[in-house]
Amino acid sequence: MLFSTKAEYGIRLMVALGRADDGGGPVALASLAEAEALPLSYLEHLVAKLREAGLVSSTRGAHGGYRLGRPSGEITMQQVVESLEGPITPMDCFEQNGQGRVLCSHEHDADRACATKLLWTRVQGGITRALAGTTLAELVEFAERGERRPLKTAVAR
Amino acid sequence: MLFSTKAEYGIRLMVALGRADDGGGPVALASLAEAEALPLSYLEHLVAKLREAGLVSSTRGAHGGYRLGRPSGEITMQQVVESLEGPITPMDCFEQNGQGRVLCSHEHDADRACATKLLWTRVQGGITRALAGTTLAELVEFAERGERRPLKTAVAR
DNA sequence: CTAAATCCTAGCGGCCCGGTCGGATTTCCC
DNA sequence: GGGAAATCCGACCGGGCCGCTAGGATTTAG
Repeated sequence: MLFSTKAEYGIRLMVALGRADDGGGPVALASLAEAEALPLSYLEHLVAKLREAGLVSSTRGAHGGYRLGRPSGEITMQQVVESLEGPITPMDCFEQNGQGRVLCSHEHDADRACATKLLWTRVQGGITRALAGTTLAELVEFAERGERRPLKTAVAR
Repeated sequence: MLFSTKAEYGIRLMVALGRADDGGGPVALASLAEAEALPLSYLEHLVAKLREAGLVSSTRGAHGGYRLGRPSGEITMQQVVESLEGPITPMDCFEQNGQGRVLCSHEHDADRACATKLLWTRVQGGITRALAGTTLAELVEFAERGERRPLKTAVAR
């Protein structure tokens, strides 16, 4: 209920891109869509936002495709999720304008702080800490490790 | 974008109830609605869920109203939010069945872990840690500090 | 020139959210 | 007993976002 599939699909897309990032040519979106079993025409919209955020770069035309915009170790999940879903806030009325100021919609009467602000601040801290502290490189490595499991299961348990 | 106003309104309702919990009579929902400037008929639906969860108790009839179901120090925000919004998951495909097992919808091919699972686990940890670590008593105190305007109970007139 | 790919815009059904409404029921007070 | 005050209950409803599709325009390698 927190994030939509935009974040899910986008992250899986980025992980797949990171795994294919062997310095070779760009990867066509169609092959990623097939590998992840996701609708191609929907991914097009998502990858557009990732490109606007500079997280991926594209080359058009035949034999074109996408690459990572920068090394996977310099891409945080906060950047990925925010580029797809917009700013991460626990509540609609909870926005940061400029420097960390937070305000609720019903705070129209000046500086009377509503009690929920304390809670939302903590929740947002927990979320952003998890998102900013996880890099794409980490997830790529995690996926690489998991991909070898078919061999393990073949050996039986 | 994380929680809806159900959580927001519900928490403010609980805080208002906690502030009025001076051992006197129950508090009518109408007075809470007016104090918080929230629609009464909408709060009725929310307080119903809080009652089912045992977080508030009600007395019907004239001069009736609501009280806290137990001391504010024993009510965590996780309980409040979950009773209103359902189980807290960062992603729809992310559910805990029974003992901490998590699974994604696209994990149909056995135990191949998807890369996002690592991230969602961290995010959920951050959220639940913030929610479970914040008690109603804490928010009530926070509210009292900001503004000490007592709320009348039914019997007090 | 053609095929392959990215890019762009529009649309659409379904679900939940926020809120309203009307009433049924319970209980206190006179 | 008869209001009046309050909780309860279920149905409804407009709007917005989500997930996805469709159709084309544009760019580029071979």
